[in-house]
Amino acid sequence: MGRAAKKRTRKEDADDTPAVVPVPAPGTAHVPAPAVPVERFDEDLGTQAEDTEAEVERAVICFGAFETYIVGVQYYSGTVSRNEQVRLVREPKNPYDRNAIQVNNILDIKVGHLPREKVLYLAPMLDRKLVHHASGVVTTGANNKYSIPVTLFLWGLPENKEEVIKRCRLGQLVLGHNIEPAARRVMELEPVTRTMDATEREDALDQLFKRLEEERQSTRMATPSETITAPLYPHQKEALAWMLHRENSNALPPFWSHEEKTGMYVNILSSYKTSVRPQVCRGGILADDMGLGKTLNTIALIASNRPGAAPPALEEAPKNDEPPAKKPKGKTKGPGPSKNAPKVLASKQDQVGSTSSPPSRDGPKATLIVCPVSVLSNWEQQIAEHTDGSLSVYRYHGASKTKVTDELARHDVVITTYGTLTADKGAVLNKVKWLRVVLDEAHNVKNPNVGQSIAARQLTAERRWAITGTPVQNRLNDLYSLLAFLRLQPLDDRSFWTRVVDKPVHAGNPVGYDRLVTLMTAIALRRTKEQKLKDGTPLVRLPPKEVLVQTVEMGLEDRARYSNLLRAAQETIGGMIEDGTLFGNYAHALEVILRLRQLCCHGALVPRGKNGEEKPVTPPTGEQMAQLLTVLRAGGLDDCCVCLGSMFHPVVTRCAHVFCRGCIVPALERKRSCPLCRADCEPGELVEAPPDEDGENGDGASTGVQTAPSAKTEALVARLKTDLRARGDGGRKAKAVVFSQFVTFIDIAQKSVEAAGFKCVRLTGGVSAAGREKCIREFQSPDADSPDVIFVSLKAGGVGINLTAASFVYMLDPWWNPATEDQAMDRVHRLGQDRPVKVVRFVCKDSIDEKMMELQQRKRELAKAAFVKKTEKERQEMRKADLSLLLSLTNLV
DNA sequence: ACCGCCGGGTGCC
DNA sequence: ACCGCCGGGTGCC
Repeated sequence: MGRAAKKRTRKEDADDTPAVVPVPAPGTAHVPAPAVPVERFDEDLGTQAEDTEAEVERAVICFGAFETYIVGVQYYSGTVSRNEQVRLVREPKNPYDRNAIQVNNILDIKVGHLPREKVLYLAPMLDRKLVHHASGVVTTGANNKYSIPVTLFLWGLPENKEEVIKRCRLGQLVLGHNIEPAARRVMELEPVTRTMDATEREDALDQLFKRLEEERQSTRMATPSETITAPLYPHQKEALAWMLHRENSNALPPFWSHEEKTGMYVNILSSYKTSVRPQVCRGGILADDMGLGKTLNTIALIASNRPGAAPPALEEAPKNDEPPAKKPKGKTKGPGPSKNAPKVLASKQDQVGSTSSPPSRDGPKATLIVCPVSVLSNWEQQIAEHTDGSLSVYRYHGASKTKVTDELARHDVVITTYGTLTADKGAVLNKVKWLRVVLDEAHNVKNPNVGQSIAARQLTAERRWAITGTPVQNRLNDLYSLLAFLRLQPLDDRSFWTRVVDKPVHAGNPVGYDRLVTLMTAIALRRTKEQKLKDGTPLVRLPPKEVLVQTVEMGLEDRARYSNLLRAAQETIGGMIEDGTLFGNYAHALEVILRLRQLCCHGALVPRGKNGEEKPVTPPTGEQMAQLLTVLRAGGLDDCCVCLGSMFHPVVTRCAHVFCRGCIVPALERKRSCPLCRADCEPGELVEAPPDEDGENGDGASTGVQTAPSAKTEALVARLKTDLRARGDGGRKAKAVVFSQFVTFIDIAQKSVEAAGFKCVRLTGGVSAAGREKCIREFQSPDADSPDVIFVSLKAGGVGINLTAASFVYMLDPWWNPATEDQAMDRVHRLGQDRPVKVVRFVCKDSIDEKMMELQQRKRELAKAAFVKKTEKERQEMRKADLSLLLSLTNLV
């Protein structure tokens, strides 16, 4: 019988359906929910799927290991070293065997395959996610010519263990735990010798990044090419030097060392040895705080590191951050004497034993910048403003896009958006060989399994940069996405990253933190605005900012309505808190709060007659939905309790809880109940708020009819009269930005201000991208007939908007989240502002406005403890406390 | 000899 | 591959 079977030809083998694949007994196979079909979501919504995947990664356990071989090694170029990990990659399209699993080394170079009879059992388990992933360790025979022994470790969720063991037995795969110690060590299965407790762990992460920020102070500086017309701050010159170094240095990437004796390169995380020098990682992460001038810095890099031109000189003797390479014999060691005679990078680096490769004259020339739509024109403006026009810029966005790759490659800079990149699907942008690719606001690329990040990864570029103003340390997971984009091998492999960094950090294993430090020191630069230069001066010197609170007395009629509404609310909501029904009736509470806040602004914002009446405490009704949508449209409420971030594409559940769409949908796909109250909930029933309607008061408030002044509008006009007219400032106009979160209130206030003789423009959510640009340009203009006042709805005034022509900021109503207010003020008080800035926050006396301010203070304190993971219970308590505070239930006004 | 045995050709999936 | 396996050549002692 053996003979007959063996006589089958290859062809027959190829078509051989694996009929013997074990089929699970009904009900025994626990297959986790399939990966979330994230394509359905819009561009920024990959986060939740990504987090879910990270969670699963952390939950998987090792089922055991078995011995087998890597076969067919003679056909492939990939090599393995002793005690090195290998990656297994399913190859379902293999023409000889649909169960094929290829074995790659840590640099993802193909080494061989797993034997056919083993994959017959293993592949289906991987495909059904019974085995979450498998990885191998080579301990012996690494140099074999034809096949290499390998220990395969199977990992998966605990609930699948039994099934996997059963199937392995069927396939003669003897899953054991008596694994060779060497292999165990490589897999880091050894118990952690020292773990940190929760507080220690928070401290460690916190300290780690502080340390990075501080240690980064003593770097070199570089003066940009003279095509940059703007002067650079010292910290920007430091960043430029660092970026030039990151791009041009041929130093080994992090975690690689060079063995003098053997001449081999060794990866200290994986034991991988190779005689081929690992690919240099040109680029990195620029994660400076907002307002430190990352955009200008990047432009300076683009202008200064051009093909065929010598990169700029270094101005200061650096602290040597090269690996301690041997000094060429006969030369003096210190680069010190060259202080007054700056040398180009190349010669400097030769001194420390590392060479430099500036962009080649014959290589690609174009830099691709990928950014959110909102900052697209900011890039264009800054390039126009800060360079002498010698950079040719092409905007690859919207209707007028060339399909000719050569056309793109001819420019110095091509600017596009994440949306365009994703939609491009490799048609044009992937075909160009870029000199460098810059991802601006790189935290937008979160999920390596979703469109845009895949697209970003696939771009062909010599140099790669991730620019982000959001500190990456808050979410380790986001960091992984950036590494994947930077192609930092081998950490760009998710399972490798999880094992080597993510898991140890989450387990409190100091090894994980050490690795993070090494990694971040090597490839990331982050400074904060609070940081000081070595001589003690701050990084950026901004004119002073004065923030004061102006208390306003509500008008008599508004006050009466306010009191009635508050009294009713205190009764109903106090009752709900007491009997625990609040969280089914969150909507009601939120509407009351919204109405109170609106009354503080202007009575016309609140429709008469239907307020203050008690709402019945009932299961979800259409009315409740309507309430919630009202609140949603008025712009945001709490942070989403799934991602703990601010609401993005908020949706409402049947039980009247609000989440980001991208957060709740994957959660419901796993378990069809509300994460907050566990009520049944189908993804199909989610009610969506209209996208960024921004403060529109969607319930028929009488806009435009009653424009009688309110206390706040009167106070605003009075302020403008004294502030703007008082300050002549050498012929320059004094201008003001007025923020409110209620567009309807902006309508009313704008009329009053115009009536007082001020020229106004407005920037609210409804305005198109082109309209916004025009509006900002008009306002920023120094012309005598340019606008005096710009009204901005809080959410429309997001990052990237530059309103530095103003030196007065008026906040008409306090916002729930202090960070949002800070961000708004930063539109004015930022790089480019050369006058003192005065911020006035209008607050109604004895009202919810004051409570909002208290709440802000609380939030500020809470933000400091952001690393503390809160339980659902704790978060619920917090929200309850927030509501109580707002409605003065704890200390009645 | 519709076998056994020999020795050359060959080799992942 | 210093293997296993395949298939052609071959055939008493």
